[in-house]
Amino acid sequence: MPELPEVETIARGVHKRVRHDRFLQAWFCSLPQPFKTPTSKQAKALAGRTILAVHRTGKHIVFELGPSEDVPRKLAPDAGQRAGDRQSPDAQWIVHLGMTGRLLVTDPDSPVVPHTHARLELASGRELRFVDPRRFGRLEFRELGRDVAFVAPGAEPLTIGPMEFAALFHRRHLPIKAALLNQELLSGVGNIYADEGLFQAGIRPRRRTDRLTTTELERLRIALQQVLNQAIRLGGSSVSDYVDADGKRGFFQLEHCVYQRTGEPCRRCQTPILRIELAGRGTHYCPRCQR
DNA sequence: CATTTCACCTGGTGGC
DNA sequence: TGCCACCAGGTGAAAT
Repeated sequence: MPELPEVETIARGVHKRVRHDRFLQAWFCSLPQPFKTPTSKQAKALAGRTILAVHRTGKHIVFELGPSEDVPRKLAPDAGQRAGDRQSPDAQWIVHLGMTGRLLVTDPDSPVVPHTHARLELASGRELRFVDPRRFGRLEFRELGRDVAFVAPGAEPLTIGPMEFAALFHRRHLPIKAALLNQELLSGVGNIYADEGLFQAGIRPRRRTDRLTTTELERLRIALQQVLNQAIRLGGSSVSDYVDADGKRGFFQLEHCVYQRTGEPCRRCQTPILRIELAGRGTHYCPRCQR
């Protein structure tokens, strides 16, 4: 379900709600799929840890965690006042939502919906839940010092500059849509925002990356950033059941120009939107506005 | 090596 | 109502 704007919305929401909170006990169901770290290890490792911050990188949500409270802290004479904020994390919990994953902060006695794979009791009395019907999501625990800190595989689409962006695609030889979906190039763009970005840039999805001009690539970079930023402002796209940490839907789906608008008139020129299959994904574009 | 296809899952929708 | 084919926000492994 979630691409960069949805993941950003969820990460911000979760951050606001659970920062400075603490994990108590964790329950993980035994289905093997969503757990990169074995469930028992993960539950044990998370228990007692302070949540310093929650943020997004690419399509991943990263929880920066402090040590368990019951482990006596090695002084830290400096820091003085805002110890909690300045404290550097010594572990991370990395959540990838896959297609249908959700992270919810709930009341402990709110009904447990089907496909709830993780329940994390919080010191504040609430619960953080991970729900994922298709089980494409992934949960991973990293102990910093033993494991390396998480780094997104590709460049950050919101901040990448013109040169780096052009270089990234110019040396490839595949359809631009396929390149946009490759997380090792850009981290965070998925099927919706690839289609919407290409529409705004006026580029056909099948155009090969190495045949795009520098001008076209720059148009694409700007278009992608505008689309992603506007989507973040609107809380993401709720295509079917996407909801943020509060259970609220986003509104960017109302702004879609091509995604899942097959046969409907183009918002700019009234030509019916086409749907093709590319890189194994449904791909939507306007044959007149996009060249 | 780069690029493409497919498998991994469950659920919703629309046609018959 | 039931059955079935098809579609879905993602990704990594296997095939080409």
